[in-house]
Amino acid sequence: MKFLGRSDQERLHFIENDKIRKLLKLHDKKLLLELSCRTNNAIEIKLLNSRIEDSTKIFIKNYVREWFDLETDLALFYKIAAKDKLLKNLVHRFYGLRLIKIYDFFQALCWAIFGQQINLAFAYTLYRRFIENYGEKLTYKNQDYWLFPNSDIIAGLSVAELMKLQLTGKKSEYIIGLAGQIEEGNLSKESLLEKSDFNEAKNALVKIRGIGPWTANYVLMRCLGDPSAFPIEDVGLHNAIKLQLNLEQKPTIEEIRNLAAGWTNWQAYATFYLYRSLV
DNA sequence: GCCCAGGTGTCTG
DNA sequence: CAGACACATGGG
Repeated sequence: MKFLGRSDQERLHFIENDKIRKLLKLHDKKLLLELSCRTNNAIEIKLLNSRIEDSTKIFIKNYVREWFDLETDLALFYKIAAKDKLLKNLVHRFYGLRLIKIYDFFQALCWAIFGQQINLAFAYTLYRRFIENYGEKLTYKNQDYWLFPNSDIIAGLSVAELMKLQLTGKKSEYIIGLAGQIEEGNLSKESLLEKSDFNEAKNALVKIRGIGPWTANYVLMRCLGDPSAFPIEDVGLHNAIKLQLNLEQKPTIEEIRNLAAGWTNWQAYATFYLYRSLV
């Protein structure tokens, strides 16, 4: 909840009274979910705007399982973390925290690109403008619920149109180019997941204009579910480490490599716990 | 006014 | 191939 609620510019979910509302779309039908926690710690999911059908139920369950990464066995992470000087305090503080994923692949790519080389607050401003200009919405009981813009709409935009939102020319080109690649069928979450390993997926991603090592790792971590994804160039990660270890200066890449030497296949979780320490 | 932001592409020597 | 630099603007 804390992580999901970290920006008041968030438009893709809405938190109120310890409940999360989120709009999804399945076969042209908008579904407004409300998630809450039962006393037995189970997640309760209600569909607010229509009656639920069995096929829809399966989709929603799978969506939520992936969104909150419910299949991962945290005990294995905590075993490693208990002996790690950077992680041992964090796993205690944030016990039970799971890596919040970005289910939608195009959204994950756009979010990463928005966030390149600018502060998070401004990245959220760009993200909000993008959603409010090009996304669909459902108004329910006087509250707007948004869907992330579909790549088909974005593929048809001009650079000048996106620059009106204050994206740089370069970022506008990247976003439109990616949307086009997705529309042409050259790029998809499914095709990347079908590759023999995540390293191949990373190689494919960094070949695309606008996606460097940081963005590739970020998307592998937040969307594709690569446990070893590690955006080591990430300034947020650097600041979190500096804060945890009470350093005078941000750590170098080499120092981070040493600190992370024992994180094999848990780099993504370690990064997410470090991110969480900054919220 | 200055420096830094959850980087990447391009140019240069 | 490493290193410099532009990008573009918000926020502290």
